[in-house]
Amino acid sequence: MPELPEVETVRRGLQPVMEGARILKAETRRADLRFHFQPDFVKRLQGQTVTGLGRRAKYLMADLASGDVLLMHLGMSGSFRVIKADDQNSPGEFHHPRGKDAAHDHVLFRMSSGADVVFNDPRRFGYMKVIARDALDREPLLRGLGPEPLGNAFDAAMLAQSCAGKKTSLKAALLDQRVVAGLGNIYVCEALFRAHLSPKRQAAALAGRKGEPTDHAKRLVAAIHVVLNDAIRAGGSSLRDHRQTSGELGYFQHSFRVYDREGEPCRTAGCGGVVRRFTQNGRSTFWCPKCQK
DNA sequence: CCGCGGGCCTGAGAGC
DNA sequence: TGCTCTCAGGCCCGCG
Repeated sequence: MPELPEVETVRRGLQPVMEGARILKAETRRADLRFHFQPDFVKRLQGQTVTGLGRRAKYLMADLASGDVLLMHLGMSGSFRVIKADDQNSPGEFHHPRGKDAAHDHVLFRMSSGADVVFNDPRRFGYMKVIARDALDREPLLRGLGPEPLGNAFDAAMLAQSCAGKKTSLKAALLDQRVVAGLGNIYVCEALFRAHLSPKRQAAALAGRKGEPTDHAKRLVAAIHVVLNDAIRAGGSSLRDHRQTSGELGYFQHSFRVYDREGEPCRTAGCGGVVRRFTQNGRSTFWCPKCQK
């Protein structure tokens, strides 16, 4: 599911049951997701109080009282469910859900708040890792991540600077987590549409002769802000996998202007164009060739 | 260093 | 019904 708005939605769903609560019991149901779990993974979690639940790019980060941080990434198909105490079928054991879906429940936490937190991930591109907080800045998974798109450090000047001289397309540049961290295929397409910029345009076009931000860069940053904030407000986008931790669907997919709308009319007032799809760097790009220049 | 294509996994949906 | 093919919200790696 997960781009920044979906991960942020998950964070907000988990926060009330995890923050300030203790992990009474942790369980992994297979040896690996994308990577093998660390040998001491469960041991470093069990008994720990979660002092805070944050997000960096598409990572969730649970701060533990021990000084460790639990890093969680949802990959392509990862999701969390919160199962309230009332719905647990046996107090000592983890909830056993029905259906084939249960085969992909890979990590479970019983929290002292009374809830079970269950991580499900059919494709297993997701992963979890426990690292010491004072080693965060050396963590290879996080090193090199660019600025948070909704943070203060991300503005037109910064975007222009990191795109200056880039031969690659705007689409590829925005998908590059070193340039800006948290966008994925949906929100890149949607932001480019809202900025009326072609996904084929060279990334270098965001910077002027001296590296100063062009109007394009300013438009793009504004569009990224708007689309991410709107999507977070809607609880993210539910296409296949994404649900809020409560099971409710996000509804930003109803606000897509180009993503997954191949052949449908452009939603720019008075444009009259048709949304097209093509492949860039192995991923589908959706855009309106008439109003994105 | 940079940009691209392949690979990692499973499941859903289309077409036959 | 069932087979085969394509595609999917991410990211790492190796190649040129």
